Amino acid sequence: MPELPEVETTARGLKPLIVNQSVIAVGIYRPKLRWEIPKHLATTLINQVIQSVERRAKYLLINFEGGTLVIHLGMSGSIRVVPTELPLKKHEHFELKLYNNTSLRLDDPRRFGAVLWQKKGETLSLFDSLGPEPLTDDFNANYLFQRSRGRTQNIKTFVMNSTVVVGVGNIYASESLFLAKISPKILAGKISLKRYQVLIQSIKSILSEAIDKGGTTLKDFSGVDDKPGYFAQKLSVYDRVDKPCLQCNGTIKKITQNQRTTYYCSKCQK
DNA sequence: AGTCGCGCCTGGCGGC
DNA sequence: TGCCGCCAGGCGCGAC
Repeated sequence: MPELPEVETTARGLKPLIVNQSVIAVGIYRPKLRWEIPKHLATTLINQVIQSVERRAKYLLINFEGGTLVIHLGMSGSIRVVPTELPLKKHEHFELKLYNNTSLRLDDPRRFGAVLWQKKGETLSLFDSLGPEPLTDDFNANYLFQRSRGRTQNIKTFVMNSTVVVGVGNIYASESLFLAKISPKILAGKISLKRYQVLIQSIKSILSEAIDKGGTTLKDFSGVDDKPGYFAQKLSVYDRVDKPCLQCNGTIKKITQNQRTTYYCSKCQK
């Protein structure tokens, strides 16, 4: 489900609720997510204080003195902070019980998410080949242009490649290409530096606005306070097949690329 | 190295 | 009402 704006929304929502709290118990109710949740967390985290909350790519990082709890929301994950006595929901697989009688709970029906532990001074291999954060200056037109030379992938698949840039998933890839007026079918290696300048600005502005709106809620996603994100109302093409284009008199089309659905306007995007 | 297709899961929806 | 096939916001892996 969640792309960068939804994970960022989760991280920002968590911060005031959990930083400086200590963990009094850990619940691992369904250990088999994408990978097995490390059993030792149930003892490792006891009495440890949460020092800070960050996001890298689509990973949520909860920092402790001895290391970092790394959480990925997969396709259907969401996190809430609730009173500890509240009954568990069907797909709440993991829980940090905090000193103030609240609990951080990971809800993930499809179980594509992950909860991992990264010891202080070590780096999990899943961070090894990640590209730059899209909202930093490292992500710029020259970089994308260089990285794309010789590539035969279509541009939509290319911007969703996390070794190229992190955080751009299926919704925001379609939306960014629409804003940039670039056809999702164009090969990444054939796009000019000038068009990459437009694309860079489009990705940055779409992601920034989505963060401002608290992310996109299609169905499951909600913030830590259980409130949905409001960017869904701003979507121009995603999930709008056969509906009128908001910029021209055409209609939105839907195609499959790399086993994912792409939405676009064939008149606006060339 | 780059690209492609598969598989991991559950739930909701449309069609019959 | 029920059953069935399809679809879904991600991503690592193996094969070429």
